[in-house]
Order: sequence, then C-alpha cells, then structure tokens
Amino acid sequence: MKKQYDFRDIEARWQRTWEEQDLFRSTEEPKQKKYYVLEMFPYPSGKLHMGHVRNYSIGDVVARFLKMQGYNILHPMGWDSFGLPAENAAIKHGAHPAEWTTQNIQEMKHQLKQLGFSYDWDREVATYHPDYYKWMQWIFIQFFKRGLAYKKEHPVNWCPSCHTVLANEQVVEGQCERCSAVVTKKNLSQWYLKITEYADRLLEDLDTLNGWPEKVRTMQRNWIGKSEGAEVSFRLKDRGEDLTVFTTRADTLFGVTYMVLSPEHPLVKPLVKDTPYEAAALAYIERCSKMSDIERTDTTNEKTGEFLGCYAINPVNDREVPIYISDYVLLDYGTGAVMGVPAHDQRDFEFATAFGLDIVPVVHPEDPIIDVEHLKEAFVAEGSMINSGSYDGLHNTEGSRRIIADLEATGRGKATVNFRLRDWLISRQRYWGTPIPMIHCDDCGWVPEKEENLPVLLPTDVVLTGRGESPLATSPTFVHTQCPCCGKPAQRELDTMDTFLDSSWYYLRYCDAGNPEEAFRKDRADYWMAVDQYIGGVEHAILHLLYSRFFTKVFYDMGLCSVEEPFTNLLTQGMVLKDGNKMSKSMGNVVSPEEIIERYGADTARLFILFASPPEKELEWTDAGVEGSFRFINRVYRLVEEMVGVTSGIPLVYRAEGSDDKQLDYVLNHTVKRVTEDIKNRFNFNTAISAIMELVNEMYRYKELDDINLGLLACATDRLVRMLSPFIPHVAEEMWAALGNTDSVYLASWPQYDPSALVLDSVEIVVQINGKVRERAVVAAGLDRERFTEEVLTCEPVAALIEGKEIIKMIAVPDRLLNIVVKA
RNA sequence: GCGGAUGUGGUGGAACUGGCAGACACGCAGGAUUUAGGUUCCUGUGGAGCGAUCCAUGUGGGUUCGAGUCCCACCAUCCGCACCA
Repeated sequence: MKKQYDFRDIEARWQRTWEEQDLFRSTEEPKQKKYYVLEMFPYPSGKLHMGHVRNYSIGDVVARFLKMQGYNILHPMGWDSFGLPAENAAIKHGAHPAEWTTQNIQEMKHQLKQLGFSYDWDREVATYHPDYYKWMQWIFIQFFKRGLAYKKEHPVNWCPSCHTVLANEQVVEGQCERCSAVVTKKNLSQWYLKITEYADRLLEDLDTLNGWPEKVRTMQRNWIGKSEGAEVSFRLKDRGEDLTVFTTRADTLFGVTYMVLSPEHPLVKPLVKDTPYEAAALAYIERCSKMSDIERTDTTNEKTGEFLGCYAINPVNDREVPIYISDYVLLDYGTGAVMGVPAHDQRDFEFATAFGLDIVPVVHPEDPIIDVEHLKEAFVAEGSMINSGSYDGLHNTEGSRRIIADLEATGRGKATVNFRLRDWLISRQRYWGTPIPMIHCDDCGWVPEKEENLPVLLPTDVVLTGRGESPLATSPTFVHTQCPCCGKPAQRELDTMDTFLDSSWYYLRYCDAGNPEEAFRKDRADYWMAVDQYIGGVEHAILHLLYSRFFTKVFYDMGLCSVEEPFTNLLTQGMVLKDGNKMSKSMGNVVSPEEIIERYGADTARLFILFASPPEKELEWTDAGVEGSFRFINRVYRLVEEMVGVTSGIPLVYRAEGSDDKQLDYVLNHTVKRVTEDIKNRFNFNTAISAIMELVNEMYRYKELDDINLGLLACATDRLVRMLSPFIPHVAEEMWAALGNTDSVYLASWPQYDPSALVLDSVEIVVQINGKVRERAVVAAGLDRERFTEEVLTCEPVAALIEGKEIIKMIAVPDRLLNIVVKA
C-alpha cells in the first residue's frame, strides 16, 4: 500500500486482477439462495453518460452487497444494439450499422470495465448478433403459431419528399424532421402482437407487484385503461344495418339525442353516398386526415362535425336521433361510434351546444343546487333516474345494470369491457432490426420460415439511402425464396421488428446466454428467474416493462418458464442534473464520465453519485461534491494506511474496557447495523455512506487517545473496509490486501453487529414542559416507565424546573423523553 | 381536465414507528501546521436577541401532552396520461 492514494494504479491493477481471477463469473448452484440483479441494458450510442454510471453504480452496490451476504449472484450486462441511430449514422457516414454498433459496444464496454462493475461478461448478450436474433425470430414464430401475431393494414407517417416511413419522433409539428415536407399517411400491411389478449392479466397481476413503485403501477394501470360498459345496437332508419356503440353509461340511454361516428368509420361513406350530404362529409373527412394527431386531439378545440342526413333508432324508446361525424370520436376505441348524451357527458354537451341539439337530463342529482333542466355543463355524477320510462326513480348504477340486462334479453346490447391498450404494432420499415421470419406465398398465405432455417440473416447487400419503404427490398438476395409449405416461389417479409421486442426477453437469455440449442434452458431460467432487483430509468415505466411482462406471461403459458412476472422489485432511478437541468448537449452542461474517471477515478465517481442523493431522486451534479467524495476516500486511505502499520499482526478480538472503548465499540456496531439496513431495506446508499463517514470520524478521534485498544481498532478497520467495498471496490480491495487478506474483499463476508455493544449504560434524555424542550438529563438506560420517571424527576435541574408548578400529567418515553404537562 | 410525486439552512440532503429539526457532506468563517499557497488536522456555522428566550420544515386550519411526520383546505414545481365514450 502506497503512502499516497494513487487511484490510477489501484484501479487498473485490481480490474486486471478481477478479470484474471474470473471473479464475477456466476454458475447455477441449486443449493444456494440466488439473487438476480439487473440493470437495464444500454443502447450502444457511443459513450456512457452519467445516467448510465448512476444506474450501474446502484446495481453494483446491490450485487456486491448481496454477494457478501452469501447470495449466489447473477449480475449480467449486454447491448440493446438494434435501432434507428445506427441506421442514421450509417446513412450519414456510409459505414455499415454493424461497424458503428460494434465500435460503440467496444468503447462502452471498456468504460464499464473502467468503472469496476461486477458483471459476468461471459453472459454478455447483444441483440444484433445472429445468435440472439435467431431466438428472437423463433419466439416470433411461436407467437404466430399461438395466434398472437397477425397482419393488419395500418397507416404510417409518410414523407412524400424522402419517400420514406417516419417514426413518430421524426415528425416535428406535422413535418419531416429532415426535409420539412408535410407528412402524410400511407396504409401499409403490418404485423401486430396481440397484447390485448393479455390485458386483463397484465392489469390484475399489477396488484402482486408490491416491490414496484406505486407510480409505475398506476401508469401501467392507466395505460391498459380498462373500462366496463356495454355495447348497444341502434337500428339505422330505413336501412337493415345496425350502428353499434360502446358506452360506460347505459343508464343515460334515454338521454341520447344524437349519434356520432368517427370520420374514418367504414359506415360513413355508404351512408352519405349519392345524398346531398356527401360533399360536405367528404370534405370534413379530408380535413381531418390532414390534421396531425396533436391538433386533432387538442381538447381545447371547438367541437366540429357534419350531419350525415340519416337517423338511428334508440332501442330503449324508439326515438329517432340524427347521425353526425366528428373528429372527437376515435376510430380505434370501442366501436368507433358514440351515442350523444349531452346532459351527462361534457364533450357531448359541447357538441350539442355547438349544433343546437336537444339536451335531455335523465339522471337527477342529489344536490338540489344543480338545476338539471338548465344545465351549464354536463352533470356527470351519480343520481336517480328521470325521464327514463320504467327505470325512473332507480339509482343510476342500478339502472345501468337493469338496462343492460334488458338489452341483452332483446338482443340489442351486451355488457362488454374495453381497453385503452391497443395491440402492439411491431413492423418497422427499417434495416437495422431483427428480420421478421415470415414468408408470403400466393397459395399458402403468410407462413413462418422453418425453424431449422433460422436465423433469417439480415442481408448485408442492401442500399441504405433513407428513401423507399423497406431497405431490405434493395437486397438482391433476400426477397425471393421458397414457400416453406409448398416449395413454390415466395417472398420474404421485408420489415424488421420493433427493437422493443429484443429487450422484452433479454433477461431470460442471460440465464443461459450463448445456448445454441434453445432460447434458454428451462431449468436455468427457473433457477435464476424472476429478476430480484431491476433498476433503470422511469422512462421505461410503461412500454418496456409492459412488453416484458407480456412476453413472460406468454412464455409461462408456453411452459418455457415458471414465473408469470419477470421483475419482483423495481427501482426507478432519478435523472442526473447539472445546474438544475437535465444534462444535454444543447444545454452545454454535460459532464462526461471519462473526464471524471480521468481526474478522480472510478471510485470517486461512484461514491459521489451514491452519496449525493437517494437513488430514486434527481441527482444534482456538483464539482465541489465530487471533490468532497475524493477527499473522503483520501481520508479513509490515510487512516487505513496508518492502521496497517499500527495493528498488523493484532488479532481481531477485543474487550471494550473504558468509556472511550465503549464509545467506539458502540459506533462501530451501530454503523454496521445502519449500513446493513440502509442498503438492504431501503436502498438509501446516501445515508449508509454518511454512517460510514461518522465511523471514520470516530476512528480519527479514537486513535489519537493515549490509551487505545489495538484489537478494537484492528477490528474497526476490518469492518470499515468490508462495508466500503460495495461502494468503492478498487480502493477497498487495495486496503483489504494491505490488511493482510489474500482473497478478494468481494468474497469476504458482510460484517455482523454485536447487539450487546448497542446496549448503553446511560442515555441522555430530554425533559419537556408542555411539549417544549427545557432540560436534558442523563439517566440509566433500559428503565421501565415508572423508574424512568422517578429517576428523571429526581435529577437536580429537573427538580428545580418543576418547583412550584402544578403538574397535570406526565408522558414518559423511557430512554427518550419525559414531557411534564403543567397548569399554564 | 384526470392521475402520481415533491416542497426542510447559503447548497445536496438527514430525521425509518408522531418524541432533541438540520445527521452526513458541500460552502463559508476562524485557528493549528506551512516561508507562502495548496493539502491536512481542529473549532464554529438556520434566523432574531447582550441575555433568559423567541421564531423556523411551501401557506392556512385541525387532531395530539407533543406534528417535518397524521387529517382537511390551498399554493407552487415536476412527471405521466389526456376528446378513451
């Protein structure tokens, strides 16, 4: 151990040693309790940013701590390596996306190693590797075979100038981000996964995820958006067809005064064909199709629409109501059609007001202040039914039930459930993704590639221009193939998969990475799954986490794994800020991990990040704070360096004799207790570190005393280094070795505290008069309520305090306080 | 609009079950060491007041012997969803 803290030497040396010893390699040990720590794998965009460092520092503390607690740890890392940035870089610089990606992976892997994270690199996965996407394709085929993948027409954002499909993020204010042409819509046949079939389970099982933040669970609940109601069929006047609507308010059926269809509803054009209303309706539809989604869904818009010149007949009272189209009705929710009840729905109220339609109240409020006959806004609360024939007088929730039952009896309606969640559109008209392993044959339709032919390799002979529909179409070798069914000439699917598929099962691949025979062996997945602690940014609260849950449930149903939920505990870490703002190139406030590692070393970077803020909160980056963490490491280093000289050869046993010994003994054991609990129960690394700082301060005080107990000091030093090792592993390793240990501190056990050292002889307590602190007193610890009160009252200053006062009552909390309530 | 969170010194944050508000650190001030600066070590540091004391956890109420913590109302900021019938 050098006299000076030389982080460059220390960090490089120990990283090499760990690698040589294969220290972080994990294997299945059926007899040992396991713990799977997972951090969200990065997109290899170039270099690590501070958000990554924070994410992985948190995970590394958890992994190293639980390892020392005796768990068999799985702590893997990999690369979410398909995606648009690589493709864009390729178009821009002419390099192949694979080259760009591989280079970035190398760079970032190097940085991760520089930070000393305890990853089992033998289990590294990269989604762009054929060994990985082979199994991605296999999984897709299983979904297809189970009826969970299907094709459907869907409009995409289309830039008429670039002749290409744009992702939503590439559309800026309705214009192409590259050429500013006005973006239009184009219908393409695309693949979907039937996540809606799992909507109920995805919703219900959220209740079992107690280890998730409530915020994330709520976000998922809202995203799934279950609503219970009924479908009601209205007959179209003078036509044989029905118009079916979805409503959650069947109780308001008697208040229907009009109907609205979404402009894109398939019934609209037939209804107006060759009528005087056709021209206006088509013009309105045209206008809507040109609006961006943001414009169209702006709730502050005035309600617009067109009358279609026809009527629907209300099944409950045979009333004829006019039919409109309006953009406030969405095609892909419910049936794409709505019954208009202006009295009890604010949107309908606005529409009826704008078009001069009747407003018929059918629910009477309990609140007499509201005049239902002259509403200023829709009345949406509960009440009793009026103007509703035989249902009058019923409470509206009961009325709703009865109306639905009666509609079911006459075949005019049925109770249904609707979800906000839509099926997952997974087709991407991109190159850099997993090819969808499907083949179209004129005779057999869509058939999957034979499993023995997987992977369907991503062709390299494509031309990336950023133009055209699907880049794979430019490959001369890819498109044409034979039908796996009948052997006739057939064409391959030219789209690739949404990269969210790749990241929906990578945590399972880690359990059996590199297996050439299977996506993952069941017994291995069963040993490691579920992930005990998942850590990542809250930006993935909905999509990634929902898709992963969906995949796990499908795998469970297929018998591929035994858990229905992939992530038992979830920690969403806060953002890293600088000067109160998110670090970004445009703000010019980016602090790069590189420069911090270069200047202070990885241990300082990790310590600062963990100390400055609890993990779920935002973290404000400050140079002074980094400086402080660096100073603390130096302070510890000097202390241990001195201790190595003083306590070498001293056995780690002691008896605390005097009050100074007892004080250090107490602080030491108390620190072990606090640090253990702060890490294990709360992930409050900041308070764990501050507790260690207090121990260090105490040790500095103690070592200067005349009469010191070397066994105690040696023991304190040993515990100190163990406790620091999850946070600052390199320097801890250096100190650990200097203390005479030959195995890595990673393999050492986590210290235990001695409860008897925490029992104090006496305690300082507080004396309150009427709840205000008036005096302090020292009394024996561990007294019962009566003896405690007696002791305190006989203390001299306390006796003086209450002299001449009339005591009404006393509240005693032994070992803490005595509150004396006196007459004012 | 709906849902969720947050609000404590000059700053980051602590206070876990209602029981000494401000742990730990940053910053600042002073002292020691040093030729000097830096480093290191020590001391002090919420505000007002000479003082005993008083005032302080976004604001206003309430419950309680006692409230940063529990309840009600409000304000501010952030995040998510947003014409979902």
